[in-house]
Amino acid sequence: MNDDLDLWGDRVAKPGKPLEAVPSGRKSRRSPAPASEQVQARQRILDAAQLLFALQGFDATSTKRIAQEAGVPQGLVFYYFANKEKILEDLVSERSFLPEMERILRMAPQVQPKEALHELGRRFLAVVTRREAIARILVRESPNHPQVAQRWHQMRESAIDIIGNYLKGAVDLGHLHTAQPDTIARIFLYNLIFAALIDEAVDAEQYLGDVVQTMLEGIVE
Amino acid sequence: MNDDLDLWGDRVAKPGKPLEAVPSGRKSRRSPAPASEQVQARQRILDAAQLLFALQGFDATSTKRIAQEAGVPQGLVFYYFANKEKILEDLVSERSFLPEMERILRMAPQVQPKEALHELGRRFLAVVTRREAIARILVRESPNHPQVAQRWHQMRESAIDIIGNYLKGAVDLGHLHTAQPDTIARIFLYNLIFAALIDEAVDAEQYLGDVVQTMLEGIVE
Amino acid sequence: MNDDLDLWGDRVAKPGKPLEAVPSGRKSRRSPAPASEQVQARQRILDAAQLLFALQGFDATSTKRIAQEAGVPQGLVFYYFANKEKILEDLVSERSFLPEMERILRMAPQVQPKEALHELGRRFLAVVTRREAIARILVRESPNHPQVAQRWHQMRESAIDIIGNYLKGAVDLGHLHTAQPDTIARIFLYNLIFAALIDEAVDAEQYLGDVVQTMLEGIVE
Amino acid sequence: MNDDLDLWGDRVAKPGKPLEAVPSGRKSRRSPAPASEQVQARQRILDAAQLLFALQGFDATSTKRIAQEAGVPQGLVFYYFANKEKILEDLVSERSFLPEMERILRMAPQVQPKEALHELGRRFLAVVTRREAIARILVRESPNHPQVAQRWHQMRESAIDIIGNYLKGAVDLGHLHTAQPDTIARIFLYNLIFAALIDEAVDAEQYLGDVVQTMLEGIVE
DNA sequence: TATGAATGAGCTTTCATTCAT
DNA sequence: AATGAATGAAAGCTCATTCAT
Repeated sequence: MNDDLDLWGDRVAKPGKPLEAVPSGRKSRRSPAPASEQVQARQRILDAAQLLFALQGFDATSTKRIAQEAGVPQGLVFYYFANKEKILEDLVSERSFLPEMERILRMAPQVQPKEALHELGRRFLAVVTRREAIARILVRESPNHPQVAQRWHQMRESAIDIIGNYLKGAVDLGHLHTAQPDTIARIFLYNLIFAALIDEAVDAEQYLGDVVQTMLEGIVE
Repeated sequence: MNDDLDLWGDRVAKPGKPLEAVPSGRKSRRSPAPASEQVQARQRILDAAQLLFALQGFDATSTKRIAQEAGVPQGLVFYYFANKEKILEDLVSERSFLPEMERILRMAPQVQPKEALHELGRRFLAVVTRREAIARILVRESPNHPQVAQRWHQMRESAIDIIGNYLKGAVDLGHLHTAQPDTIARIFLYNLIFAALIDEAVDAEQYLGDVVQTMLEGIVE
Repeated sequence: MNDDLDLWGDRVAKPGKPLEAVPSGRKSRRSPAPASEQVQARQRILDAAQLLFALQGFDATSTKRIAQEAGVPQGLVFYYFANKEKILEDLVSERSFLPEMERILRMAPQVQPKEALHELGRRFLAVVTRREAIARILVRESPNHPQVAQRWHQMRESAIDIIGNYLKGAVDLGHLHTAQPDTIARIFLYNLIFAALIDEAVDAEQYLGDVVQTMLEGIVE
Repeated sequence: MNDDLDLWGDRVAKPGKPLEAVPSGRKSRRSPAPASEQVQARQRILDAAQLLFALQGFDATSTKRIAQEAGVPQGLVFYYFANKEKILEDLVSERSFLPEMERILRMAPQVQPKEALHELGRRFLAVVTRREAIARILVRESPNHPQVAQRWHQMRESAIDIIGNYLKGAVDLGHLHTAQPDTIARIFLYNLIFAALIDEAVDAEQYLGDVVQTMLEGIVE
């Protein structure tokens, strides 16, 4: 619905692929019934907000602009959302990729530790890439919006938990030796987030390889 | 590092440790004063902007509020700065802690590798803590302000460079074995930044210890 | 034509003959009213702008003052017009008296040349008088606003063209002898404009008579 | 002093020659005494104001801009002039070209009527061209500034008087026949002003020729 | 006499939000 | 349920003018 927006034109340099809209298949309208229309309007507003918040930030995005981008009348925005803040909150709650992330990280990698870490990292990057707009919004708006910060925190801790658990399993199996699997997991995740969402100059995919190798080798004193 | 940040939200008198102004004692006075005090209106504006940008973000801080906080008339803000954006730019350029950071990181640690990494980390955290407001502004405003992003990028790369060089030296001396000292440095720095400025729930000082230990030990396959 | 112009300087209720609004009875009401009245907020803003631009000039008229005069909230001005300049542009384009002027000048005078010129002059003055505010705005704002200048230029040239064509017709019929009917037309028009809109000290109606007589007689060497 | 301003660059299209500064020879500083310096500063301010008022209009020119253009500190503007309005008033009074115009028009043309009118017209255009900036300011600012309007009115009436007197003389000598020499003079002058200062699309020099010829020939019924 | 910092009113414009229909 | 006009507070910024030195 939003794939062909000429939005990229005059704004921030576009990083390759477009920031995603909601990834759940927006089904082609089978019944043009008014009910489904309604839902679509609300989703279109969320789509537009997601795109604009990710690109320009919450403060720099007006509700008028959201309505334009969504192709709905101005008033409709406040019909569906009590206020602007609520758009953001609904966005990060309804379109959280926490479940998707947990699911994909939990699929235990059937490989040797090095390849396994690589695999977990790739999966995390894949999710973040697929849901880049939401991920960027979480990063950008956390300092200003406690609700967003909390959700973002929860996602990080969940990922660290899952990866840490994998590491503990590997230690138990004797594949790895490490005293602090949770710290390893945290270091690992922070680096992926930094490379994928904060430091534009880093190629996350390549950096992942370096990180895995380095962490496994360690620094021998 | 700044757990009570949200608490200060709205007032002038600051409880607890203030987000630093430029590190030189300059008492803020509200009534126009002669000579030596006079000259500092511009600095007071920068002080106020630094505080408010760090606490609330650039977009959420009005120039009027800055003037109030600085104790100067509204118009004076635009006498010293062409526009609001210029306040931010001058702030991060005139108060960059790049020189301080480079100086302090370059003081070679005369100790064994483990203690040395710990020491470098502590120094970095010390600088960031001393210049917390500027550091937070760099982090927060980078997505919206290319000039800020570039400066922040430069600081990170400089730190990575210095730490990486130290590691190379240690490798040459046979104190360490690592194939990718620059990656080690990057991992190290990203983690410190994340812990100090992004993830409010982490105690950076303590995390530093965990990171150093973990990285040295590595994960033995 | 407008000797008491300076007198109105500053208030709302207008003494004597008002500078015209668009020529269709539209009573100005201040309290929001239903349906038919509602639609006219935009017109009321144009009415107010027309009056104030004519009296005080574009630069000296604030949009706030326009809103007051129109009896609408400040914000509504920018709901209907993208910016202040656009008010002026829409004003001169939507309320141009070019069509009216062309129509009235084209009604061929069925009289002898002298009376005919007099008649054409009177018609022109009548239009300018009826649309005095717009005419004054065209004169005043042309130096600053190319769009206005171009429109005003077009109106002059059109009038010169029509009058010139009449003169050519009269020459063909043998009623007049003149080598340069277009120059005659231009001289004629410039004088009417000057007398009606520029030189406040001249009585345009009376001056018209003098001009016609003088031009017909010529200056015999 | 102002000849090499790069002022024309981004503003109104420059009409060939630059808008003049005051034409009285600014003598090369023989004595660098402070007294003459003072006078120069005031004149530089008037030079700058003259240039900017002519180009952009009074309202659109800030006193700060005038000071910049004059190369003097902001405060000095209000040291020499009580307020902004006073700059304009002093400008048109101290740099009026009324005397110059009267002098040059009074030099009786020693030629036949046709050539004489041409000559008078040329002289008037020459003065207006030499003092174009002041002339444009008189035209532009008259609607807003009664003092300017009055001075401009006086100049027109004086020119009409002189030309009218010449015509009366020519009639007395039997060189011309006309019932209303003053109307002739007024028509003549209005046209020159319109062509020189109002209608940018007209070539005043050439139009002068057409006007002279046409007026002498008249329109024979 | 000269200056540049200071002042605050006022400007154009934006905006989230409301509301009658 | 949906809409677009309405609202007014507040934003960034400009400006003529003042004033201490």
